[in-house]
Amino acid sequence: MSTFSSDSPVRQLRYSIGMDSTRVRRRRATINDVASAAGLSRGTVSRVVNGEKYVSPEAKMAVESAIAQVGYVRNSAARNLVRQESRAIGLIIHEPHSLLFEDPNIGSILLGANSVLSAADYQLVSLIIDTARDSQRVADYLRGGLVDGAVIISARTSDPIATAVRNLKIPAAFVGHPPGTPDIPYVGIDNVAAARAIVHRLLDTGRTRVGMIACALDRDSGQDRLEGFRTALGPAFDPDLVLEFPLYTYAAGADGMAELLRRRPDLDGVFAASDAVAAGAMATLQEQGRRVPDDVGIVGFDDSSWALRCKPQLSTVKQPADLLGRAAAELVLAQIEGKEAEVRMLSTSVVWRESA
Amino acid sequence: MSTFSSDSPVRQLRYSIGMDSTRVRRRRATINDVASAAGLSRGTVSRVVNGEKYVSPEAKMAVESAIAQVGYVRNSAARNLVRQESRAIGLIIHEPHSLLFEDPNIGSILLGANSVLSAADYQLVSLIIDTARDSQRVADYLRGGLVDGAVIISARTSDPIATAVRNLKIPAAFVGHPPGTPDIPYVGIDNVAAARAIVHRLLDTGRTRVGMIACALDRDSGQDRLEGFRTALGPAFDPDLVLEFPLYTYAAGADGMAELLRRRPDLDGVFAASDAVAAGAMATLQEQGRRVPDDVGIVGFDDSSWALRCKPQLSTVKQPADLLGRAAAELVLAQIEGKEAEVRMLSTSVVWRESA
DNA sequence: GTTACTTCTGTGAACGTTCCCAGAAAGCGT
DNA sequence: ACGCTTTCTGGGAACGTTCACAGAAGTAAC
Repeated sequence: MSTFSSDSPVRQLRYSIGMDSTRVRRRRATINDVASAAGLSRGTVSRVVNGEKYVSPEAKMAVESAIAQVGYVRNSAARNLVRQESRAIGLIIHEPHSLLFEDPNIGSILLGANSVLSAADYQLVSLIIDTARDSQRVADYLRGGLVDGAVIISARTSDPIATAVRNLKIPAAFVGHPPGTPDIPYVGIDNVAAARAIVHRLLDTGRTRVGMIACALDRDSGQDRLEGFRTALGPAFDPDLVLEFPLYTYAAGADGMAELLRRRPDLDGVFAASDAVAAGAMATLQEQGRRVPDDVGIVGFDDSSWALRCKPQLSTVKQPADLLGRAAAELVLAQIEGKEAEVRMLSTSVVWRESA
Repeated sequence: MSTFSSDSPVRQLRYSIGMDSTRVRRRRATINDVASAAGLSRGTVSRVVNGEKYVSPEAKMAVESAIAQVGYVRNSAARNLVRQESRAIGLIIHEPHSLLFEDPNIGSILLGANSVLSAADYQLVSLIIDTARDSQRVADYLRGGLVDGAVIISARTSDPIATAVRNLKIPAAFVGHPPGTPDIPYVGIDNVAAARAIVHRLLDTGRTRVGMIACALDRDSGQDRLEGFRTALGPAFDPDLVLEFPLYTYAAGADGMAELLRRRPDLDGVFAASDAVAAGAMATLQEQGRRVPDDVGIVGFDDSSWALRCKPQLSTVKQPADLLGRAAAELVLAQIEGKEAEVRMLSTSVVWRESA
C-alpha cells in the first residue's frame, strides 16, 4: 500500500532501532491513537489530558483506559510549539572545573531557584558551560525557545553568554552583576559593604598589619570585596599586601598566605576572599607555627561549611546563597508575567567566631 | 481586515506583554519571514540554516542578510517535532540538600558526561530532584520527548524515577546500580572489591581493632562498601563496630567516630565510607587527643579534595568520577545509535598516604 | 413551543519546522 | 538537437498538539 491513514497506530518510525533486525520500534502513540481507541475525538482526549471541565464522566473513563491501553504520553515539542511556551527555565552555570566542586554557593543557589520554580510549576534545567563550544550550544538552546527564561550564575566580565542573553531579550536574571554587563536585572549582595564590615571588625580587634588574599577579579564579587577591603583600611591600605588569584580556591589561600608571610613576616591579620581561601590560608599559618587568632586573625566570606570545619572556626560574612537563587527565580517569573523587573540586593551579616 | 497572510511578519502575539499598554511584543520571526524578506522560499532558507549543499552563493548571502535583518532564530520546538529528536540528554541528580554541596563526585560526573555529549553535539540538561513534586515533573519532562536519553546519578533503592525511566524505554544509563532496579544499563565501580582492598591494607599495617563508619545503605555504594569491609575482616568482623548513617557527610564522620571510641576506646583503625566522613572522623580523633596514624589509622573513599586537605593526608580509594560520567554518557549515546548497551565496571586503585 | 442557558463533543486551523518530490536551469558530451 | 547529469529552487505534506468555534443535546423557565 502506497499510502496510509494519518491516524493508524501501526505506522512505523522512519528510523528503526536497528540493533535487532527482527524487531522494529513502533511509533509513539499520539492523541489520535487514543481518540480512535476510545471512540472519541482528539478534542475530547485533549480536554481529558489537560484536566479541563466540560467532559462527561463516561468520556473521561473511556479516554483514560484508552491512554493506558495504547501507552500514550504527550509530546511536549508539539505542545510547546502551539502554546509558544515551555514552562522551563534555564540555569546557566559558567564555572571552571575546579570551582564546581569547591564552591558551596552554587548548590544552594540551584536549590533555592528550584524550589521557587517548582512551586510555580516550572522545570529548572541546568546547563553547564565548560568550553567555548558549550557556550555556543547553550546560547542556541536558550534562543530556540526551549526555555521561557534564564538565570545566569557566576558570569564573568563581558561574558559572551551574557551578551547573548541580552540580545535575545528573553526574561533573565543574573546572580551577581558582572561589570560591563549593562541593564540586565540581577540579584546580589553588597560585596563592598559586607567586606568593609568584616574587615572593620578585624581591625577592631587591634590588628594593624592586615593583608588580603583576593580572588576572581574578573567578577563583581571579587572586585567588590577588594574594594571593601581598600576602603576599610583607608590610608593604611598597602597594595603590597594584596595578592590576586584567579579563583576562590583552597590552594589560592594556601599559596597566598605563604607569600604574604614572606612579604610581611609580622602580619597580624588576613582577609580571605572566601571561606575556602581562608581555610587554605589557615592551614599555611598553622604549618608555619602561627597561632590563630592569637598571632594572626583571619576572616573569610560565605559562611559555608568550610567555616565550621576550620580549626578555630572562621569569622565570616554570611551570604544567603539559597535566597539569591530564590530571588533570581522570582525575578525571571516576574518578567514572564510582564511585571517590571527590579534589581534586588539581599542583606548579609557578619558572623563572629574564633578565628579573629 | 479580517484575515491575514500566514507569512505576514507583522502579526502580533495573542498575548501581549502587558506591562506597557502602548507597546506590544512582536511575534518572533519565522522562516517564512526570512523567506519573503530574501525573496526566496522556505525550503531554501531551511537549507541555508542547516548548512546543506545545493544552495547558490547568491541565495545564501540573501538569506543570511535577511536573517540578520528580521532577527530570525530557529524555533527548536518545531524542529524537534518534525525531526522526532531533541539532541539533548537529561542528567538527573537525586540528592538530598546537604550532599549537593559535600559530594565532590557529582561535579566530576557532570563534567565528564558533558564533555562526551558536547563532543557528540548533544546538550546536557541537568534536572535536580529535591521534592516528590520534582520527581513527577522530571518524569514528565523525560517522557515528553524533550530529551533523547538520560543519565541518572545517585538513585536510591526502588527509586520512582528509576522505574519511570524503565517504563519509558528511553535510552538511559545509571551511574551506580541501585539494588532492586533490574536490567537498566549502568556504569559503576566494584565497591566491594575496592573496600576490601583498602581495608586489607589497613589490616596489613597491624591494626586489629577496626571499626567502620558506614553511610547511605540505601544505595549500592553504601551497601557494597560495608560488604567489602565485612569480607575483609572475615571472622574478626564485629557488627558492634559498624555505625550506620544516612548520608556521606563530615558530620556523620565526626559523630560516628565519637560513638566508636565510646564503644571501643582501644580502637586502632577506622574505615570511613567516604573522604568527607573520614575528615569528620579525623577531626574527632584529634580533638580527643589521638594521634593519626600512630594511635589510630584511618582510611577513606573517593580520593576527593578532602583527602589532600586532612592533617595527615588520607589513604583512600581513587574513584574515577569523571570517567563514570563519560562512560554513562557513552552508554546512552550507544543506545541511541541502536547498539547493544553493556554494563561497564571501571577500575579503582588504592592511594596510600599518611593517615594509615 | 419558543427561548435561553449549560454541558458536552467534533473539527478546522494554526504553531514553525523538515523532508521529499517535482521540476527548472545549467553544463556537457555526443 | 538531444539526452544525461548536476545544481538549485519551490511548495505540499507531515510532525502532534491546542485553541476557537460550531453545533448537538439536555434542562429550565416562560
